[in-house]
Amino acid sequence: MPLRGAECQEKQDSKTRGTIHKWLMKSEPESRIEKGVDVKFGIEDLKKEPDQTACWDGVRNYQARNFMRDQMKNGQLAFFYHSNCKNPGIAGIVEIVKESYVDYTQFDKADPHYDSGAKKDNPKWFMVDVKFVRMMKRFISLQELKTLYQNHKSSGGPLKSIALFTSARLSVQPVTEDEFDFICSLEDKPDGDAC
DNA sequence: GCCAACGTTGGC
DNA sequence: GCCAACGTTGGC
Repeated sequence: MPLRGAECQEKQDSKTRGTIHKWLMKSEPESRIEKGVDVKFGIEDLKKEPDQTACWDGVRNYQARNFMRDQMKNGQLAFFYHSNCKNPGIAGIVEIVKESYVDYTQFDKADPHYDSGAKKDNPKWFMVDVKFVRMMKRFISLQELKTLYQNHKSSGGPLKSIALFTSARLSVQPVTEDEFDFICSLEDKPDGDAC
């Protein structure tokens, strides 16, 4: 059945506006002490939070902040990526459940991400809330994604310009619909099969 | 623990 | 506004 008017229009609009609907957000699942505080926060930690929801605080990069502040909307999905750990890769999927608001940790001297340059009447940093949706059916490792990325660069496949490698240091990054769908399709294949 | 890549800072 | 020095990220 064809899409009804409103649904169809919505899809058209989002395409022509170039709105980003999907994201990848990095977090560290292994303990690491930064200014005396353990910054560990893996997907298992998110699952243990009340309502399986947590604020995404501590982002201190302007590009990443701008994505969160200006483009993240309730209901959008993001890959939860495990970084700076023994086995980096995509662990699961989360949903944006609260849009941009002030990241209070910028004013907290005890917080590892305290920013002495941030003023209460003119905050610099913002965060969103994310809620656990599901684990990936299988962990999608960085190694697998990298092999695919390299293949797709020559073949023109869906991961040919994925930000995970073209903007490797961005901790909050956009994911295209094609990239998102392709990565989800990997879940049903044995590890390495798609390479 | 190393270090390449890259973002930020600050002198000029 | 350039760019060298410095700091951080994050894979390996």
